[in-house]
Amino acid sequence: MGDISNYFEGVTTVFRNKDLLQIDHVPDNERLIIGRESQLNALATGLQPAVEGQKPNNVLIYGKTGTGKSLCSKFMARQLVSAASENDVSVGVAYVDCFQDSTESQVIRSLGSTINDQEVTDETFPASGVSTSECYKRAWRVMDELYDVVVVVLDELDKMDDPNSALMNLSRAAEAEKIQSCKLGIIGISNKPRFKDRLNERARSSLCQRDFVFPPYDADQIEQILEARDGAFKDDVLEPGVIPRAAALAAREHGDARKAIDILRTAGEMAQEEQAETVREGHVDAAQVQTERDHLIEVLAEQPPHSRYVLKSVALLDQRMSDDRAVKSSDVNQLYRQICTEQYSSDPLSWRRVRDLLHELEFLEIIERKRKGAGRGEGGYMETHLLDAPEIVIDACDAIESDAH
DNA sequence: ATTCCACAGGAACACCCGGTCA
DNA sequence: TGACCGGGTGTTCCTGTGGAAT
Repeated sequence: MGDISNYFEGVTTVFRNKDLLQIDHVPDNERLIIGRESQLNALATGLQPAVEGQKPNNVLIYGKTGTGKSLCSKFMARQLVSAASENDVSVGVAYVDCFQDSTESQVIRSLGSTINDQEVTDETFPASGVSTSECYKRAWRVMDELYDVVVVVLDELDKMDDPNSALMNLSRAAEAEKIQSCKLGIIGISNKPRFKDRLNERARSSLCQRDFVFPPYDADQIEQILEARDGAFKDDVLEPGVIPRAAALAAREHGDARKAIDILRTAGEMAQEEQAETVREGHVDAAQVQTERDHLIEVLAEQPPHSRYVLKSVALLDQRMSDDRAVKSSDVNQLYRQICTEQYSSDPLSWRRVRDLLHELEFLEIIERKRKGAGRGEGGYMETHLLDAPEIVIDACDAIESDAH
């Protein structure tokens, strides 16, 4: 390790084109999208009018994480832009991740700034300082000025605080004469099939003109997906069992192709790090643990410190509980208060706030909760379960804490 | 079917920060 | 500059509720 050149010699042992394994990589050839022919056709039918400059249908897509919803939407939006440009129709696509931009205000600002061209329109979409309604007006002006058709992709729509208002404003833009010449189409993407229930009648009827489901991939399809991207690696670097192993691990959950790709990429990185000639099955298993940990760290790093203390309390309790006994949130609070003073020498937050943090951790899909009633005179409580192994959770919490200091 | 309780979670508010715009 | 604006953290006060025991 003393020799600087060693750092770079290692870089090319395993990978040829690692970009193919980035999760947001959108293939440019539809043959590389596995098992989604009917979904692609359905999307294309919905968007078809936009090619002629007409208003595309609004579409709602359901499907669990890693079933190709975003990939297919991005791919089809890209096809649409090029097909329309042959007819001299200018199509703008705005992809908004509602997990990151979870309020109506953030969504409209994000949407505005992606379709905007400030040099032409002289509009800006600052994160604060301007009211939401002013941002809508600016967005309408940008649309009319720059595009014949705009397609808004609202990914992770179920993660929005209040999807109704934004959906109403967007879907009714034309009827309310907010936009004159430009046509606006919405592609909504949701992880939860029950999402429709949260919508009011107007939002539902306008968004759900067409809706369809992306089913989970089976292990065979995930294998094909990984094989379709094996150009990321040099020839003969992947040992025979590697792709099936990664596919099996991902399929065990619920057919999450994103996870499979993550695992495969990480396995490659680990092989490379130890200067191995090939990627072995052992790398895949280690990569699975690593990706779980990385994901936790990434999510938790953005949470307030006390959220991590609360989570660590959950993990510690989960660890010391005998298998079938569930963790109660009041127990979590007790341990949390103890940890705060003993380990972090910081004042514990109110019980109410702790419940909010638990709610947030549930939203982030780190824990799962279920409400229970304990019986007459015993009150009700909330059962909390970790979604990952407690050791990994504790490790991730500690890693962030020691990283910060 | 009713009763009971501790806990769940909604509402309102206070405070701070970083930003815009006339 | 000072009036707005959105958003995050955190509090207090309060009403809603699951389900075993009655």
